[in-house]
Amino acid sequence: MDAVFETLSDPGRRRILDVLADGERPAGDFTPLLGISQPGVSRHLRVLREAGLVTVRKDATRRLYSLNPDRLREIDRWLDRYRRFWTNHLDALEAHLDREFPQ
Amino acid sequence: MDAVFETLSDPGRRRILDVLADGERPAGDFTPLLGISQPGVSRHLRVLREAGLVTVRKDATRRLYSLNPDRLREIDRWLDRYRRFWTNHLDALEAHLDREFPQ
DNA sequence: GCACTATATCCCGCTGGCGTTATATAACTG
DNA sequence: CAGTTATATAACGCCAGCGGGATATAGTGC
Repeated sequence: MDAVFETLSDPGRRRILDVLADGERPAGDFTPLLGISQPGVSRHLRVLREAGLVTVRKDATRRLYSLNPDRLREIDRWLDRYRRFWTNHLDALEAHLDREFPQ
Repeated sequence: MDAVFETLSDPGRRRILDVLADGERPAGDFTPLLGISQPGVSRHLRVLREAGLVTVRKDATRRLYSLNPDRLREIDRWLDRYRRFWTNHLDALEAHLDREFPQ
């Protein structure tokens, strides 16, 4: 949980996640996106991996990265504590039930 | 937005927010909570203020801090992009419409 | 005005994170 | 197997952020 917030504190890593929201991508795609060196990108991907925010699979020489939504969902649950400040009580109930009885 | 994630990356600042979720508190309450020096706490409160996550009002010599949910709501909206990964499609549609046509 | 309390700011030392270049690893290709 | 591509790791410099102690500020009450 802690690691998730720390990981998201970097704008570049958030951009990577935004791209991955549309589907899996090879590591190389992120170098032009972030405008930093390839090792720099590789490092960000490592941080994202270690935080559990992404997963990787091999495809020949490439590494295809995918989003792992579980960790982001933790943030969603963390927000539950505050959500009552901007939703009405019915919405809050609905969110609660959603978590108690998924599907 | 960037500032919000950076601000939340510190565990101590998240603890402060958690406490403020239950209501306004004087700055002094956070020193025993975080177990760091008073100036250290004051600095964290400054960061939270500058990120717009909290507001302050004076009460004699004390400063009473309150949660400002607006910034946290931005995170909730940021999550919209990913929420489809853990909610059913109907919920996602609902969230989308909610943003397109508020109220 | 003076003591006292609560909080903020200043200044400094240290550590951790980010970026870079150079190098290693791994898989494909002829 | 030599060359090439894709990605990761290593080693290093730099700066931002955190923490602490000392000090400033502001408000209260006598």
